[in-house]
Amino acid sequence: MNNHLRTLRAERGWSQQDLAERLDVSRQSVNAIETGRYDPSLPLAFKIAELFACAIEDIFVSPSKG
Amino acid sequence: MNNHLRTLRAERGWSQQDLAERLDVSRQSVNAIETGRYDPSLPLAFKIAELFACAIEDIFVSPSKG
DNA sequence: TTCGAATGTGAAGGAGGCTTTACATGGAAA
DNA sequence: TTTCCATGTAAAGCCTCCTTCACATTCGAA
Repeated sequence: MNNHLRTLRAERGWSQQDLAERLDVSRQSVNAIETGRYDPSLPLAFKIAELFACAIEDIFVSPSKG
Repeated sequence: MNNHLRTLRAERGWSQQDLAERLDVSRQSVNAIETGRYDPSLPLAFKIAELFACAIEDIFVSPSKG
């Protein structure tokens, strides 16, 4: 599933490590999500959306909408 | 994580089996999500939101918002 | 009462999310 | 060049998601 995490993070000038700490996950998890190696769990997706103050749908692109 | 899946399903008069078929998952998965035994994956959450034509946030309640 | 549909749950197994540890690369700065 | 930071990725392990098969309960209809 595609996502705009890297863009949002870069807009704020955060490193993957910075973001990981704000989300309370490992840097590797942030990296894996950004590089599309796997999708976050739903609770983590909520946390990400809340951190960036937007909807989950604004960050993650539904597979059906390519 | 709380959700309104059972309500949405009931509003449409669908059985868990009906919903499972529309989502292409097992009836047990629908039951487990409705009864709160586990949260759906993000892709499945998207599929559910699309089926009910609303946002993920309208169906699933963020842990941080009780 | 008997039947069938709907729901809840358990066990076991496969796939995926997330962790820690660890190593490699690239680029910017000293 | 050397150092340091940011990033990418691999391995092993644990937990969660989702499956199938199976069984129990409840309830309404026949």
